[in-house]
Amino acid sequence: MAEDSRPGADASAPLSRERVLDQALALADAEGIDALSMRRLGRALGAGAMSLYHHVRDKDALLDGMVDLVFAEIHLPESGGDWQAALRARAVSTRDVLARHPWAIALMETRTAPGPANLRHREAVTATLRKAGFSVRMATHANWLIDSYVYGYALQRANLPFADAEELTDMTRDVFLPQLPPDEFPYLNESATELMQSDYDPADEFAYGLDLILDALERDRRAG
Amino acid sequence: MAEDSRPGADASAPLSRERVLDQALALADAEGIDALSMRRLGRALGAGAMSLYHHVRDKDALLDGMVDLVFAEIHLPESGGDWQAALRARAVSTRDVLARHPWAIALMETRTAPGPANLRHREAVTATLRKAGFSVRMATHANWLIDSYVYGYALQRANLPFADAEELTDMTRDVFLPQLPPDEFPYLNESATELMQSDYDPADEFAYGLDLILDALERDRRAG
DNA sequence: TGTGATGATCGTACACTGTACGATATTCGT
DNA sequence: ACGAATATCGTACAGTGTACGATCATCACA
Repeated sequence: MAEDSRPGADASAPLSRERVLDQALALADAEGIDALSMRRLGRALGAGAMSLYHHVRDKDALLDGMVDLVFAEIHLPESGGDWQAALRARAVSTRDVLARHPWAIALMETRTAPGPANLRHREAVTATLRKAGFSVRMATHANWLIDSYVYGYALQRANLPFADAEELTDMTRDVFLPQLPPDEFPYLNESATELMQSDYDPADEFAYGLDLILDALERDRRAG
Repeated sequence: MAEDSRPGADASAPLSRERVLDQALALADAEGIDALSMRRLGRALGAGAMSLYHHVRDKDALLDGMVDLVFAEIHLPESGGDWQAALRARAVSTRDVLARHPWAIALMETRTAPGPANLRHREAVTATLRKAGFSVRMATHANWLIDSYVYGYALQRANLPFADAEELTDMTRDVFLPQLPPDEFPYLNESATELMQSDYDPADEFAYGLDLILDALERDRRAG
């Protein structure tokens, strides 16, 4: 199954930090972060559990490496164009990557040391903002604001029990609404019924908030 | 130590779901979520590990209950005033509560079923927005946007390795800057040095983003 | 007052976890 | 060719969640 789901995986190839991290990522994606144990990871690589410790100091170090691998998947903002377009593209890329690796969101929390891929992104985003005319302080504000929004969106998105607009409609009708007494939750009832009847798609939420934030930042930039 | 740190804790009192959840919260706050095992929690309550299972179905159900307890600590928005003030106060309360229980942020991710306290909040916030004149769709946008920002901010904040502005200055000088080669990270160097010399306090970041978002929402509301 | 039922408590056991330790095997520099 | 470094891995230990069954206290009703 996930034991060698990576294209070009070869259980007999020699172990290496890269192979260990790649396989760990594949395992976490396929079966969830809880399924990632050292024994299981070793088995997936055709090796014993303890062999992994020659390429990774700890399980904690393994998780750090995995998080940085995820960061490396995010597209860096293109330099030299419209700053809003560049940062919008990066935010969308971040959202997509975190949707592919939802376990990484919760994992980011406890690892305090940013990896190299993380640092490269911070540098690139800060460069984009500074070149667009933001002051150092404003660029810091923008960094916090955009990242908070993107991570928070990914976090909320990751624990929704439905995947698309159709599933949302079904679940609203069959699960959510029956659990919401109309006298206790009148507004949630109103929202649920109205959104169910229109063509509401929660996938559109991300763009709304992102554009609102980017526009407001541009206004602040022009105001100095 | 944390075994009976709650005021009024009495290890000989009979077990109850409430006592179990309270003690679990105290343990997670005091020693981190990893220290919360059924055996340890039982010991803290003067009981065996298996006794807990008469008041809680699972460890998962225990975590669900803990998350909802955290939600219950957040102040509901006051009804009947300025919607921006009401939602700002709620956002600040959320940030404070999540700073007190940082383990809850990552925990929210996997639990898909919202607890009663969570639902009460969604209802109250939606009510505030609708009464202020937001359409159902706009209120949904606002809900997603504000929650994303607050959760994302809490997530970022939780894995900062410093607590206040002074510690930030110290760590920037002693740890961050030495790790950032100026030719590879010119903009991060610029930011770090400039912020270190000014009276920058990361605690102010939350207010900046929050007010930006609330103002932009108000603009959209007036535009219809 | 006895008696059966119900619910709470908990000891034991099982399969699993991360990883310290030490024994082996393999590779490399000289 | 030979010592040293590097990689592999078996075993063991303390800890995890929880299934199972035994014990005990409490209470409703005869």
